[in-house]
Amino acid sequence: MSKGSADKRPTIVDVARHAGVSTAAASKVLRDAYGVSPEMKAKVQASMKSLGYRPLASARGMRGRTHTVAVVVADLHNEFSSLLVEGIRRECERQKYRLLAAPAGSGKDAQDRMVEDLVDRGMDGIILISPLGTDEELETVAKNVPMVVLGRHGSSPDLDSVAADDFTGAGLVVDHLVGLGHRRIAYVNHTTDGKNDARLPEEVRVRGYVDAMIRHGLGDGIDIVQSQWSQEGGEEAGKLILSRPDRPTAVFAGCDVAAFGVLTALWGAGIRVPDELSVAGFDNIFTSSLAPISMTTVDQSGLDMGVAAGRLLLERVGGRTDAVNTVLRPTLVPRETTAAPAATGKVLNLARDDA
Amino acid sequence: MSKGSADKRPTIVDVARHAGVSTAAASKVLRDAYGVSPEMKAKVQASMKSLGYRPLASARGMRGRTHTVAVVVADLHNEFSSLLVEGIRRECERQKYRLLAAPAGSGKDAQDRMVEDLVDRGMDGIILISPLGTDEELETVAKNVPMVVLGRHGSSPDLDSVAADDFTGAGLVVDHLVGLGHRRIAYVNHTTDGKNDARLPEEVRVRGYVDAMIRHGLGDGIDIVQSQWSQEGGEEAGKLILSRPDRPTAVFAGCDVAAFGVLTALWGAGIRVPDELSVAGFDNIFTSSLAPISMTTVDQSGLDMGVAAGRLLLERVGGRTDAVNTVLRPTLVPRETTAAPAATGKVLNLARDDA
DNA sequence: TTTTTTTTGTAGTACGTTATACACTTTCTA
DNA sequence: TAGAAAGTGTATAACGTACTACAAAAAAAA
Repeated sequence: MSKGSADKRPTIVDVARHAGVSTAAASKVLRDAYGVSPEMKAKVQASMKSLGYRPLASARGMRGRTHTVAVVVADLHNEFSSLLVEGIRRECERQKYRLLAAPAGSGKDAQDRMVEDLVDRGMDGIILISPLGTDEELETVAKNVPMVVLGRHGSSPDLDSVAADDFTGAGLVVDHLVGLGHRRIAYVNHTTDGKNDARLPEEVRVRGYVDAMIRHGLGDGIDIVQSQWSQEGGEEAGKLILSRPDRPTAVFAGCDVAAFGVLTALWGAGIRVPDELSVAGFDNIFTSSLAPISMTTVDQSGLDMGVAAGRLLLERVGGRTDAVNTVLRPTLVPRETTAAPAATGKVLNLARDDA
Repeated sequence: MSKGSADKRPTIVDVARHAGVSTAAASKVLRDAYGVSPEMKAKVQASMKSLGYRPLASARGMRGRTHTVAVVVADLHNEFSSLLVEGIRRECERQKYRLLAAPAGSGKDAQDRMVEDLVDRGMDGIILISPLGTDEELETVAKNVPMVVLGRHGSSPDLDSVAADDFTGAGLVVDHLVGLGHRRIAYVNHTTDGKNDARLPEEVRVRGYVDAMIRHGLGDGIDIVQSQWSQEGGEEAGKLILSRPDRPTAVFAGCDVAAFGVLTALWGAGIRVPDELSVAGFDNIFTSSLAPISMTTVDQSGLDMGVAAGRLLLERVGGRTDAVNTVLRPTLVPRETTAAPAATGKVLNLARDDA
């Protein structure tokens, strides 16, 4: 109708015929493989352009590469995840690869199924964001397809990893709060039903918190609230903390979204932040920076992490076999939800200002 | 090594041999096609399970369907986009289809390339979120692959669409503000360099604003600020509005993220919201609901829109050929960034209000 | 020269699946 | 009870690309 595009998609055979060469030769040009003369290359490329040829990934996938990689992400709502995806995307684009984001939904089963489905769909490589499950399970998959895990610590011979130094990052927050004068600092942890190992960021962060508390001689004040790292989970944790007789002076949530939940609980109860209670998060998602929230948090530069993960994955697709584990340094972003604890109740502001 | 997974992936031929039937029969069972007896079906399915067979999408794609659809999204950071994606995902999951999100990056060229690449990768259908470009361009693609556009109005015979009634939605905000007593209401519009047609949501919304203003007899007060629907664009618009001598009493930004930008500008200038200036957005993204922001906005129920788009797409994949255009009713979500204009507060308000 | 190596190009098959065409049964219809 | 229709299973040709062999030609070494 319109032009001819509806007619029939040109194949590599059409290209070969048009250029007057064999399909094998055309394929070589397409793949930039060994054994083509400059003239032939020019001739074939001209034919490709003239016919508007585009290789069909499905067909390529049956014998070679699809030039496509995927990142499995549990929840696209998470702003931090989308930052990571953007970083990966940029690196892939630079290397002429396509990135597809695979929203798996929550739960280990859903994620496992997604990974299988991606392998079925011929992905050349897969990046996982904070995957659940054991190292063995991950390794089994990684033996069959190039794989990089993001946000999960540790290493396997067949698996690259990129993570922030969550241990240090959690320590930064505790240092900051202690520096402000806090001694009773509660931590909102992420707990799952499954048997999660020590490599998950939530596990590393809670260890960082515990370690820092002990380092400051506050081992007695260690106060871990088990919850979920979601808005709802944070809200529950906040309510729980408020309901206790021995209320801490600061709450450190291991994830910004959960910290928002804590804040929501505090606002709902009429508690003033940071006058009556300091709150800090972790991730530095965009919303944290908005003026009326302006939350103290830890930045892990998701964009850089994404780029690093993309690069590692494409290296592996290209043939690298030894494992690389990258750890990026997080930085503290002090804002306005943390301040010195109120010293004397109502007159609290006096105590704070000269701190 | 570990189990046999590294050995060789079982194919449909292996399944057929194991079950003692032909590959054609096994394929029929796999596709749930006509012409298989219950016993054969059970037998083949048992073999599939026993061998751990998984069909290879690349191979399927060469003759039939890949059971995969994609949604092209310019920017995953946009919370509203991820809501749409989640809706689509749920519907796809329900129908045993896989959804992949394709982050195209900004710009029309990037989006066009992504669509082509997705077709190359054998997607059974494609959903576009607020696509740029003309109707003709979209139709050309839609002739070759089932396609649904999300957030763009209008219709083509080969194209389904799902959109909120942006015209009514914009009117709801104006009604609300006028009901509060506002008469000078500025609108922050989204303008692009390209030749965009009237079907884009931004075009429809601005028309809705204009129409509602006229309807309320406020045609003289129509005040459209050209900007970009981003945090930065909103901030610039906010500063611009503040710099003007004849300041409006309310600002309506056509998108929540832009409204955040406006708010940021106001906060930065020490303007109190809504005491000195009311602000409203459009989209009702999650952040708008957070207590310290609590922004008046319009909800388009992105989840429902996503589900609807997913359903339409899969119907088309299934063979429907007549176009369906769905319009969902948006609702006003009044919150705390809008209030009656200050009547007697500051001295300056006197002069302004009776204007 | 002749032999060996390198370069350049081609034939032809494999990849895993779908789907068309057909043969053989069984069940309905008249 | 013949004939038609419906049900059940198989053989086999695509689908578009990659790649292993191998042949032919050109270049280098002897």
